[in-house]
Amino acid sequence: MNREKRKALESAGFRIGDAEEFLGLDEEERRLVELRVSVSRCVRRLRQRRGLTQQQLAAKMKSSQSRIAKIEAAAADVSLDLLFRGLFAVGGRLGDVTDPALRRRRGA
Amino acid sequence: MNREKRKALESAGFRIGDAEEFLGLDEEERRLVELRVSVSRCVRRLRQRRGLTQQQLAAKMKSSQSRIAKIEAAAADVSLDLLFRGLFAVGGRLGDVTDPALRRRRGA
DNA sequence: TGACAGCATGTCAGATGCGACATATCGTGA
DNA sequence: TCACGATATGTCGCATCTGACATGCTGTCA
Repeated sequence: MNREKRKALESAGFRIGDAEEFLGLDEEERRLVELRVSVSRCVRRLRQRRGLTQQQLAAKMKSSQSRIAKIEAAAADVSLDLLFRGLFAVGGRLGDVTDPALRRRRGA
Repeated sequence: MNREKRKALESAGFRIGDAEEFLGLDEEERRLVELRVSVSRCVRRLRQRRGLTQQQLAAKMKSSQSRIAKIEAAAADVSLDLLFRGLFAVGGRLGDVTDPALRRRRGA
């Protein structure tokens, strides 16, 4: 209801308390999206590096090829849970996910 | 269906292909749980550091106090999405989550 | 002792995510 | 051109997650 509520309020041009609350929410949302994209890229990168097809990775995760495609597209109907599941399934670690906020060093 | 299917198979003492597939799954599951716990701890730590109550954090996230309690308990019915939402809401970053696999440096 | 603030636990109906499947698109070798 | 393997997209019914709310537990201040 989070997203919906906010969208409803925003589209109505609503003002609650201070505007910073809204900005804060957008910021959090942005970071979440960044994280999703980072993880999804990481999954694709590692999967390809290992020479696995989406089908094979799907089997490994006991999921389906279409889900993998959606993971790698960071599709809206894919949760962070599934994204990280994918990451771990291709042998990735948390450290393999480049923190967009901290972007230092780390080739690729 | 993932968890359920596997549990069903395991409790039946089923053997499919090679056992490593099962071990692999357990390993992934373990990492996922570790991640959940790491993030949840991080949320509590940062929330307290900022002197926020669960109630206040809940308001910030447009969620409820009970959800925050569950986040910080890494309860089973809380998703990684919500955990990270909480992390970002308390101003945390991905780098604030100590990677259990990489545990280096980092005081606290 | 009571009152109160903060955190934990349980339940619900509705929203969201899931695997599965069908099907479409793309790339590439014959 | 066709065939085919890989990836993408859309939909479905069912499972899980969500916010909200009620309620319980614990500490603390008077």
